Amino acid sequence: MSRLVEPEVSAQRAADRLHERVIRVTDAVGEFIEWWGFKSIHGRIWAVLALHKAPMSQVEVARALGVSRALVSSSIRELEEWRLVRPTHDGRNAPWEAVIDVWPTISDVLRSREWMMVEAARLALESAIEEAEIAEELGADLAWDAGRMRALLRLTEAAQSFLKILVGLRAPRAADGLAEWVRRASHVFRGLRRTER
Amino acid sequence: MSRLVEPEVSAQRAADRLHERVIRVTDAVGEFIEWWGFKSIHGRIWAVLALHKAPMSQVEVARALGVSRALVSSSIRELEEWRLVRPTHDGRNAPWEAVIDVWPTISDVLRSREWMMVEAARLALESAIEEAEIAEELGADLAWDAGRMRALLRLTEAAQSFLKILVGLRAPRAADGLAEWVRRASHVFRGLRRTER
DNA sequence: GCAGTTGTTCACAAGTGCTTGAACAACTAG
DNA sequence: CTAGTTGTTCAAGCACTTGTGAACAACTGC
Repeated sequence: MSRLVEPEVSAQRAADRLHERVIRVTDAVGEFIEWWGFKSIHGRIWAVLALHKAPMSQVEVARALGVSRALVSSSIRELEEWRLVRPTHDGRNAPWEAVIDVWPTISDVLRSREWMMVEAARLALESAIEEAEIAEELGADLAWDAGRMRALLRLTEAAQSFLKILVGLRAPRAADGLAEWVRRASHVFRGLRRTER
Repeated sequence: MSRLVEPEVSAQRAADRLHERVIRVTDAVGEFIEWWGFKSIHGRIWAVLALHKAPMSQVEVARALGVSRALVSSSIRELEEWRLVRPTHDGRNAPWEAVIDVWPTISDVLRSREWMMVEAARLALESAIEEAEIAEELGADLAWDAGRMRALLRLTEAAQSFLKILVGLRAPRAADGLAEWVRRASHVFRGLRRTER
């Protein structure tokens, strides 16, 4: 009973415990990513690939996360479209690895998703303001506040300027590039605050 | 047939068209807000209150948006908890108005929601790193990359510094306050870039 | 060629979240 | 007091999302 545990056994136990804690990390990444409008599974797969020393096959990913191969297959294809994972070489059964530099993807999302959202609001506001001015000329007493619409319009324009700057912020490593970014960003920030009452 | 349309009739038509375009604005705000993890209905209600000249009762809001009173009731209570709408005075049937300055709410969301997400990931990473070091000492050959874990840990720490700065950015109206924010933000940005490979 | 493995596709089960209608409570005007 | 209006609550319906199992296709090593 007092005999020491064999080394390889305790090493195996430690590896098991580590695996369990890695899965907790992937869950945390999944929850975080879910809040940002993506699916939890995308964050979990990216994280497990990012933390694994060697590239992994889809079967290995499915086993590590405890999900079906079907889910891994479709999720990896979406991650590949966003350039967040990539096969290590050409061919059908190439193992996958995570792309660690996620900034290009964030930048793309801001460019497409956020820009379209703000642009839709901006166009709707422009259209409503135009109609409000026509109605006012016709002497209708309006329930809607054209001044507030114009304030929100300015807000969308300021948000678009801000997005443009963020998206252009590809690699502000150099101090002068950062200073230029900061100069323009502060200008936009002042514009944003002005639109509040 | 050549008689002119009566003025009050065309004015009424213009008011109807305006109402329709206002609803398009509220839909755009709803979609935007939905991408940020909130419900579309919250954005629509806030927008309709923000664009209406006078405060509105729940029934008016429900009619304007074409949804049930039940939905307006529960949604307005949640918006009130987040301080995005408020009753114009005390009492049960006080009409509601939108709070236009949304920055305090954004700040709160960053403080609670985002902070907790990053903190959960940070703790999971710390725990995994600890276990990886134990396992390495026991001579296990690990599939997981402790160096990558440490890089992600630094990323979470940098993200928390950045969040702290954003949350502290209450009202950077004064030029010197903004300069200080910019100084610290640029420092954090450099830290963020360093953690990438 | 053949057995075994890996990746893909799709119909469907399980779960979740949004919205409604109906019943009820609180208030207001006559 | 009564009738009508407004806000609240909740069970239920509905749509949507996530994840699975099974069948199939593509490839590998023998």
